[in-house]
Parts: sequence; C-alpha cells; structure tokens
Amino acid sequence: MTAPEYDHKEIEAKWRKRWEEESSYAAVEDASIPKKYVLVMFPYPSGPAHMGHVANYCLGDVVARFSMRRGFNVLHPMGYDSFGLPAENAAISSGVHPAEWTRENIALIREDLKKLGYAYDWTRELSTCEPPYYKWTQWLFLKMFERGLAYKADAATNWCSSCGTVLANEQVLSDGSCERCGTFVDIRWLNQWFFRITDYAERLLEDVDLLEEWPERVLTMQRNWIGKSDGAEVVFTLESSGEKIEIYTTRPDTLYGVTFFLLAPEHPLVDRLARGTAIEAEVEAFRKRLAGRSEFERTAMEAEKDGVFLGDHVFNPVNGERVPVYTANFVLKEYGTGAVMAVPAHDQRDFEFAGKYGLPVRVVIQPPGETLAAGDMEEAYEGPGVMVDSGDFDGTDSEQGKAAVIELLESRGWGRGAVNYRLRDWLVSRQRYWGAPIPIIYCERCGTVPVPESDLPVILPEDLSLAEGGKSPLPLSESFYKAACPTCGGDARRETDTMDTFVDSSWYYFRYVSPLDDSAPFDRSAVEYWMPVDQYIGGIEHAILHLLYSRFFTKVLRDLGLIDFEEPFSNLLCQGMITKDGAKMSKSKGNVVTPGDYIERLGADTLRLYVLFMGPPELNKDWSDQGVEGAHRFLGRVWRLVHERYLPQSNGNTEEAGEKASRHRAMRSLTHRTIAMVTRDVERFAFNTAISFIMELVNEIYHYTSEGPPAREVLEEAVSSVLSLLAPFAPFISEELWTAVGGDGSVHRQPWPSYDEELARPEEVTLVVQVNGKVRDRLTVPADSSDEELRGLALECENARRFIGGSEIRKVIVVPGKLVNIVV
RNA sequence: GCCGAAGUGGCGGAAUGGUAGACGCGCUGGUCUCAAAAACCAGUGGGGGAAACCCCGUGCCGGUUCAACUCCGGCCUUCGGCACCA
Repeated sequence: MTAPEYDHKEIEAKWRKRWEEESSYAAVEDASIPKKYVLVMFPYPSGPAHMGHVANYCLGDVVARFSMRRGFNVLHPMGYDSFGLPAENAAISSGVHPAEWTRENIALIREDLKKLGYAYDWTRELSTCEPPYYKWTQWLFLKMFERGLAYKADAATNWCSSCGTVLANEQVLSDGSCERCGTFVDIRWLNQWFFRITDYAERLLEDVDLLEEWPERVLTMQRNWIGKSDGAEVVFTLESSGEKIEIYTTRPDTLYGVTFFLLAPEHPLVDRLARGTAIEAEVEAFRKRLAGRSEFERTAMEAEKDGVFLGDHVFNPVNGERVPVYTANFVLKEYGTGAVMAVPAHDQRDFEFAGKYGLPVRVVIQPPGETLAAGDMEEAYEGPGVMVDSGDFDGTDSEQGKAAVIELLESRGWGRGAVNYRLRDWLVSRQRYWGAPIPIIYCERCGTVPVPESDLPVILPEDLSLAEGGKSPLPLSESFYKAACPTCGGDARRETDTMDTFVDSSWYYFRYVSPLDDSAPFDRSAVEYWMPVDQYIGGIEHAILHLLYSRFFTKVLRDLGLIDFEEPFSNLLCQGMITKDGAKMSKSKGNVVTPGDYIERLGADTLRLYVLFMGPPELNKDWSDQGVEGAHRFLGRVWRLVHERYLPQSNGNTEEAGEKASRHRAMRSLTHRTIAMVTRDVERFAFNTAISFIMELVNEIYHYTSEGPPAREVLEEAVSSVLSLLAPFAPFISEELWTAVGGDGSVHRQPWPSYDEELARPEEVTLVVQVNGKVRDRLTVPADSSDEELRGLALECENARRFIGGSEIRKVIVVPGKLVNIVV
C-alpha cells in the first residue's frame, strides 16, 4: 500500500466547499457564552488580495479560531470599504463605471479570501457603497448636523488638483503632498463641510490613557496629532482703531519681553490695515513672494524669515508698551488665533525676525547661573529661569511666573489661561462622485435643510458617468440635484458633494453586529453584547486617520445615547509591512508577489503558515520564495508523518508503554510541553515561535518512530496534538489529516488541547556548571534533583574542578533545575 | 530639535537577569538511486587545536550583579511620527 500524495488543491477545495455549505463560522448572539469580537481592518477592493491583506487576515484568523476553540462565541466578520477615488480613476482610464469596477474587484478579493480559508461569518458581509449601508452613514451625518457637529464654513482648504477635490489635513503628508497621489496640494478658500472633531480634542487625548493594550507608538502618534499645549490668551489693543486682538502664547512668563507683534499673512486685519495706504504695494509684493509656494515650503524650518511692517502698533496690556505690528511668513493662520506676540529674546523665530528687521531684543528671563545681555545674544534663550524686567514679577521663577501672569491677566480682564490643540476640524466634503451623498438640501427661502430621516438614503445614481476631466457628474445631473425643500416644499438644490470615505469606515464595526437591521445603524442589544471590539488588527498606516476618526465617532455615539462606552477597540495589533527585496511592493518596481499564485502552486495552508512564521506580527518582513518553500516542505512532512509513520503503526506493531519507558515518557512529555508553549505563544501573538514549537514536536516524532517501535497511545497523542495545534494556522491540511486519523468531527470544533503540568516537566534536565560566571560543563541530571544534589554534582565534575584549582570557593549559587555558578 | 521603536550568524528570526543563536532558509556531508530530484539522517557564529577543550562574540563606552542580548547611565546608527504650533 502506498501512501497518498499531499494534494493541496484537492484537499483545500474539498474542505472549503464543506465549510461553506455548513456556514461553519457564523456567529450567534448568546448572552450565556462569553464573546470575542475579532476584527481586521476591511480592505479597499482594488483587485485581488495582496500580501498585506493575507498577512493581516491570517493574524485575525488565528486569533478567531483559537478563541472559538477556547469556548468563546466569536464574531469575525469581513466587508469592503468600497467607496473611493481609485474606482473613479479606473473609470477615467478604462471607461468602466466605478460601481461595476468596484463590484468586480469585490468578487475577486472575496474569492481569494475564501480560498485562504478564513473563518469569517460570511452572512454579515457588508460593503460601504451599497445603499443599505450608506443610508446609515447619511443618518449619522444628520445626527452630527443636529448636534452642531457637522457644519459648513469657508476655510482655507487643501486642494489636490490631480484628485480634483479637497482633502482633510490628515490626508496631506508632512511634505505637503496628497497621501493618495503625491501631488503637492494648493490652498484654496472654499465653503466646505466639517465635523467638529476639535470639540472632542480633550476627550480624545485624555482617553488615550484608557487604551492600555494599544501599541505605544500609536498612542504617541495620536497624542502628537492632537498636539495639546498649555498657555494663555492675551488681548492686545490696536492703536489706530482701539480694537482688541487676541493672541495665544505658551509663554505668558515672557509677556514683558514683547517687542513687536505678528499677524499671519491670511489674517483679515492684514488686508484692512494695508488697503489704500502707502504699504499696500509692499504687502502685495510680500503676498506674491508667498504665492505659488505650498504651505509646507513656506513654513519649512529652513525658510528665511520674511515680513512687512503694517504701519500700525498695538499696546501690551501688562506694561502699556507700544510695539509695531508686522505680518510674517512663519505665522500660521490656523493655529491659535493667527496672531502672535513676539519675544525675540526667548523665541528663536522671533529672534531671527528681529535680527533681520532691526527690532529690539529684551531679556526677561535670566537662566540659572548666567546673566544674558540682549546685545550679546546669538540665539534666543528658550529655557526656564528667573523673571527680570517684568514689573512686579521680577525675581519670580519662570515656571511659577506662568500661572502668576495668567492670574494677573484674568483679574484685569486682559486675557485668560487657555489650551490649544494642533488638531483641526475634519473636512468631510469631497467634490467627487463615488461616495455617500451628503444628505442636505439648499433652499433659497429656508437655507440649509437636512434631508428628513424618512427620505434616507439619498441614493447615489449609478446611471451617470463621470463628467469631462473626470469630474463628478452630480452637479450636472438635474435628476439628482433638483429637490423639493423638505420644509417649504419649494424648489431647492441638493448638496452634490459626497463624504470623505473615512466617514464610511469610521463606524463599520458597529454595523457588523446587525448588518441587516433596516431600522437603525445597529441593534442596541447586539452592540451591548458584542462591542467593544476585543481585538482589532490592521496596518500601522492607519495609526492616526482611521483610528482617530473611529474614536471620535464612538464618542459622538455615546453622547447621542446610542451606546455606553467610550472607546471602540480594546486591543490593537499593528502589523508590519511585507516587503520584497527590502522595498515596498509596487507595480512600478515590479516586485509584487501575488497571493493567488502561491495558493495555486503551494496551497493556502502553505501561504498562511509562511506569513505567520516569517516573524513577529508587528515587524516588517521581507518576502522569501525559499522561505515559503520551507513552509510547504513542513506541511509535507506532517502529511508523511501521518501517512507513513502513524497510520501504518496503528495497525499493531507497537510496544507496551511500560517497558523502556523513558523514551515513551520523553515523547509524551514533549507533547505536553509543546501544547503549553504553543498555547502561551498564541495568547501573546507570537505565532512564529508557536509554529516553531510545532515543528520541533514533528521533528521529535520522526526521531521517536525511527529509534524503535513507538507505543501506540503515545504516538497517537503526539500526532493528534500536532494536528490540533496546527489547525488555526493551516486549517485545510489539519482537517484532512484529522479525518484520516479518525479524529472526532471537525478539528476546528475540538476544544483547544490541554496539557498535564506533571507530564510536561521533563525527567532529565541539562545542568549548566559555571565557574565565575563562565560555562565550564553541562551535566544531564534528574529533573527532581534537590539544590544540594545539584551543588554536589557541580562541585565534583571534572571540568569545574579544573577551573577551581586550588582556589578558595567563596560562594555557590544554585538556580534550581538549571544552573550552578561557583564563585572562587 | 522633540517623541517612539529597533540594532543578535550568510539570511528571516529565538532567548520570565541564568546554556546566546531555538525554529526555518541557505550551505556542507551522508543514506537511498544507474544518476538526479524528492525524502530521510547529520553538521553548520568567528578564531585556535589531532582531540579533549580553549579564546572571542548580541551597535559603541561605562556601571549594577555571582551572572547582562536582557537592568541603569552616556553615545552611535537605522526606521517611524511630530516639527517656524507661538
């Protein structure tokens, strides 16, 4: 009888079909069973699955399968983030309708995900571009609008000329380019929709502390992005008109050192002061110098200070001093109030500006153990010290001075303590077609009117094609934009902008709990059972955008009284990137490896095993074709273990376990030890080492069966443990072999194996003998040797004696079961 | 500049303060074969030695400890985030 070959294609097709027929992984709401919500970031369907998806979804699948087998009721859903620009770009280049392109790609990636054998509850599959989903995206927009959290305003926006739309701040990279297409964005003043995420800045920042199980780097990024600073708002008075101008400063302790005053170039006062005066031409020239440069260039640290005197002065409230007003390139319109007090002695930027324009420098903070003189300074002193030349505050420590000055400002009505955030409101409108329409109607008589909930969804018409230049057809489609005003019934015009796709993905994890609910975005009792997500898994590239927006949405939902928790994701695992030859895979580099090819050639099990074995989840890992062959070789080894070593043996030809028991006992011990180690490692997401322990067990079973006749029950325990432990990683082959060895039902329904502590302990251990901390010998000793026995054995062994020589033994340290260190 | 993460064989990577390099890849040798592939077995950090063994070795310099890849202090390098944010 010859053993069958490992035919991954046949095996995988067979089990895939069976699992689908049986809906094996559908989640059921059952309050009597502890739940686990395992979520992987859903894909944007731009084609078949790529390696990043595979790596990500393998992590989630192991967590989900492991949790199922430990008795949890697991929700492990999948869906598609299916609105977005690439669909429109495809339409422009190939003429396919975005809807068609998107649905075809969904079919492709779904096929790959199914081939990979992920244990998803496919009955909950969702797609954000379908009306039953975006109806609720629109509903959430209306809720935001009702609470004043969605508003329309004129703002300087980031315009990407290539994408033909505005972008949120978060979608502009730090070099000023569009995160999608790399084009440098321009600044345009436009009337746009925003979500008032800044209202939640403090909560979003404070609650970062609740996210104990998130990676530290993500928390840091979130904190940086929110960018809180403590300081004061101070009111200065303009000489010419007497009007009040507010500034924000983090250094109220330097208020007495102000020698000039700065306005952002976009500050409305700049125009007013310049218009019709002698300096108008100069301001115009200054504006020209700035125009055509991105904000990034303008505010780059290397950029030279540039500005213009505006012909007016302000009075400093604390000392009544009159200082000149300038506009300067480095002052940002959108941070603080767009106006700054300048203290050249204690701020490097102001120092450079003062140097260029011959403005005075006044020292008001003296550093410890040093006396600064304004004339000798080569750079600003920004550290703490003692306040001088500051009226009643002279001699005060600058740190205490901050609070003291704020107290003075507040008591006189000159200002107040204030915090500032770097975070800006979230710009959500897009001048694009392939997105959820913003449910708003503009009526000449009634103004901006929300679409009534009963009229949702506002359907995105799919019978339109992109207008000239790839522009959105919505503003040109009368049947879309013509509407009756919900309030007065008169002729009105529908909003033709659509929502940023990050809105769609900010709440999808709520929808999974009740994806078919037509009466609400989610069923409340289902949310109470399943949420929050116990384990969220995804790429680090979403550390700011998606995660911050999702946290914001969750807090808004809580304030709406729809849920009663603050944070959506209890645990977060950020996976690293898979690279090829050290570089990000991209079509232009020609270094893309396609999962589908490997599934075909080596099988889904091989691919799954390899991406998990490559290294720790959070590290970047480089793809190796030889490595993936190795994973395949291992599965072949497991296959032959069962068919060539185990199955023939189980027909008889065994040896009683009692005789020459130590060989058998060692085998059993390793089996139990492996269960312990794999369990521990899966719990801590160390899948690479978990797999290596299974490999060691397999290697040892080969030895065990080669050295002599195995004991049937020992071999059976070892082999079934291998299959049981391997199942979450390589579900198809494990199921096939489980069936072949006559296992009970499906291996994926078996309880996770348990182990016997007593058996797991080895009978013999290697005792390391050190002399003065250097290893001098290794002895094999019984595991239950007492410390005294170990000490005795170590002192007697020849190698140790050689190094001890005639020296006096000063100390002997015994680490039970492991090591003896003799100090001489 | 600030914040965070990481530096270990030819490579991916292992090591609750206690055997550095598990497991895998690659390479070398052996078994099987007419031969090869596959499979199975063995070896594989560097240097020295016939061998037993010895010396060196986890980015660098110090420190704590009987014992440091691991803890502490100071650097260097790489990657990521923030950055003229007042």
